[in-house]
Amino acid sequence: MLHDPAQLDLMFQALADPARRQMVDRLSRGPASVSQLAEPLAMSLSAVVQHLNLLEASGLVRTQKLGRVRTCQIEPTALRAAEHWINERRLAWERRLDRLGEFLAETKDET
Amino acid sequence: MLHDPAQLDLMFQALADPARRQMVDRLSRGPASVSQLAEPLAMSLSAVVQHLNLLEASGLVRTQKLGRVRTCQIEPTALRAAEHWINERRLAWERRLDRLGEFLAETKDET
DNA sequence: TAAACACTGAAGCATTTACTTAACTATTGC
DNA sequence: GCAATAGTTAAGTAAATGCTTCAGTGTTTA
Repeated sequence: MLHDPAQLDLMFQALADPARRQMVDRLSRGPASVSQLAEPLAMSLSAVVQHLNLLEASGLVRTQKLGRVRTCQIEPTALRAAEHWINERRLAWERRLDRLGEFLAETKDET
Repeated sequence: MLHDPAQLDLMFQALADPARRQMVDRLSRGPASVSQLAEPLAMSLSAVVQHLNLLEASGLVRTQKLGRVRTCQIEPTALRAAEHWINERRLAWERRLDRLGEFLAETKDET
């Protein structure tokens, strides 16, 4: 579920926008309401709600409404999935470099 | 340079597209030419070049041309930067949860 | 030297994105 | 109950994205 390409699309796409990254950054310091998320952003509340809906659809943020205020939280599982995708590719590359280095060292010995 | 928001925009945006992620995935297994990158993708070579240019602009991929073939490689530093941004936010959130847990445990003791 | 190869670049086009404004629906406080 | 608060929804728009095709440019190879 977390490794399905469509979900990764949504997550990376969500993170590609500076306003949405700013929202995630704010949420990493604790839960916040929609208005609190909107406060530092130079755009209408409506625009913020649209960004928030994207973040929620991507799984990066979870929200719940109590009375008239919607409280938003980070969903660390989704962050971990994005992190993991990048990490696997980077490690694959680095392991390859290591093997290449060993191979070169060995063939040097053999001359 | 690696933490500048514009660069992060480019990196996450680059990773948001499934074709580009597939290209990164391919490159994580070793260098490839443009045609080799294009081969599994259901689109014109020209489209692949456009994706590749984005990947290069984002810093995720480095390329060099020898004769008529452009060889592409992963740039692990950039991958690490994206990874790092996510990781910091996730850890901030998880540390916050830990502190909250400790606080709750302590106040329970005190009753 | 001619043909095949490996790209490259520009133009065009349909779709998606990131907003805006305006009208609306619930809650909450007085 | 009435006003203020907190958020939602719809419609519209300008710009960006992800392609396409077509017409190139160098570089090998026969």
